[in-house]
Amino acid sequence: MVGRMKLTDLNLIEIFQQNEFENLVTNFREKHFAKKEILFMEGTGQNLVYIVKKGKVKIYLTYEEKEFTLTILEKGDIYATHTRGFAQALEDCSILTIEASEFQRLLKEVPSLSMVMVKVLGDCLRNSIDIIEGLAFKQAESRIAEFLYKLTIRRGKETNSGVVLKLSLTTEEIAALIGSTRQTVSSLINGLEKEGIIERIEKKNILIKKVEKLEEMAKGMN
Amino acid sequence: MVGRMKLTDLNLIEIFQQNEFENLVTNFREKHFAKKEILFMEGTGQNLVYIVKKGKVKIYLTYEEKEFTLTILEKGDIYATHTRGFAQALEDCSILTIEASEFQRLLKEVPSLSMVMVKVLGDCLRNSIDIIEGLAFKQAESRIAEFLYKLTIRRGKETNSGVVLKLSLTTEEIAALIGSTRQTVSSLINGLEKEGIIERIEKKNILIKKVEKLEEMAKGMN
DNA sequence: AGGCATTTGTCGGCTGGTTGACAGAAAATA
DNA sequence: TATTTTCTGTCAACCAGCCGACAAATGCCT
Repeated sequence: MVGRMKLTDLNLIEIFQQNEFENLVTNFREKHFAKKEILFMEGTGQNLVYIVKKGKVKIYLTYEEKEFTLTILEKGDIYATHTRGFAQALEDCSILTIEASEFQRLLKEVPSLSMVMVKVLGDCLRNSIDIIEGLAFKQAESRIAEFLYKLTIRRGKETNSGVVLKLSLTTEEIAALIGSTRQTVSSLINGLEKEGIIERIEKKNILIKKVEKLEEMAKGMN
Repeated sequence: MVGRMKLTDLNLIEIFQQNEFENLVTNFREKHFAKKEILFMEGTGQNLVYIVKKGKVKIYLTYEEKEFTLTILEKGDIYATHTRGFAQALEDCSILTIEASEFQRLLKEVPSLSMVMVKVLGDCLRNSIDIIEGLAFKQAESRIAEFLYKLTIRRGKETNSGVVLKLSLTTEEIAALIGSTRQTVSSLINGLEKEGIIERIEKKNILIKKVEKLEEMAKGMN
């Protein structure tokens, strides 16, 4: 889902509805998780593959009360417990699961499925390298700008007053996504508002007033 | 090759020598690159897949004279130009290349090959998440400790005076691998020596005196 | 409406790490 | 061997961003 942190842009659910994959879904088991529930934790032996059917799931790393959000999965996204990270439901959700070993069997039986997987993993890899780039080279301000910019491109709604972005994340959640702290994000975002680049409007919505400016900042040339 | 930054631990060269892949190699073209030569740059349209047959290749990101090394490929490692990053030969090397489109054709024809690719990409992904974890949570000192620790485990040679590590990297190259600067790495490593954890012996070789201590520091609990 | 919990803004103080600069050591080259 | 290049160590100055703390604002529940 969320801007630069998106792990893949293939929608597995849609793919599975295609001709050749038609009865593939029958191999999966549907599970439901309530908001805030943990879907899986890193390092617990069980190897499962998850496909999000409904809802949002946060994939994150933790370390001594700190948290870094790798991505937020949405409908059609896939993740496997043996990759790395923890998963938590951000809202009530339905998940299709399958044993990793079983999934591997499917991979063997349906060659084109593993081509899909190659694509999925390639996307994941490219995106995680984007994250590395941000952390290694860019300042918090650029990372926020990049985060907002990508979200704007993907989700921004054109209105008569400008591009509006519905941002259903707390300051702290944004901090976890860009690898910073609540306080820093707070003042940086306020800074953007003072510069007239964005403007908060009612209820977690922000109006992006200067998209180009955001884009430029995202590149990190300060 | 290099500790934590290793992208994959499958040796493609060996795999290709197996029965079922026997004549796969014939699809590749062998190229040679001299030390310091650039194999490919990010964003140049051409899509190639590279397999290292001989030598070492640095995969890195750059940004305004800065550099971050994602990994150093060795014999049997694979990389694709469309993933991300630049590639430079660290020593003279032989590379097997193939057009990405051609490679995709092979993937279709040889299903078990794409299973190998799923494994390779999975490894890459897991490793890049390790890098993210280091950058997001750990201090430079822990990252160096981790770097040395992993290298010790993989490459350290037991001798009568302790575990010896041949480190053919400059301070600056280490800095690029852990995401820091020459100066910081220099003083941190000297610190490790003063604490009696490591000891430089002749010619880029270091003696690891307290492996457990390194391991502990690598976890980042300061 | 009232009360509790979560979220946000904003301070200073502190610090890890970068930057630049320079000298000495080591290695490569002639 | 001499000379140039690369590499290493070590300073002091500076700063982005973290941390803790507190107050205000907002949202949520009964």
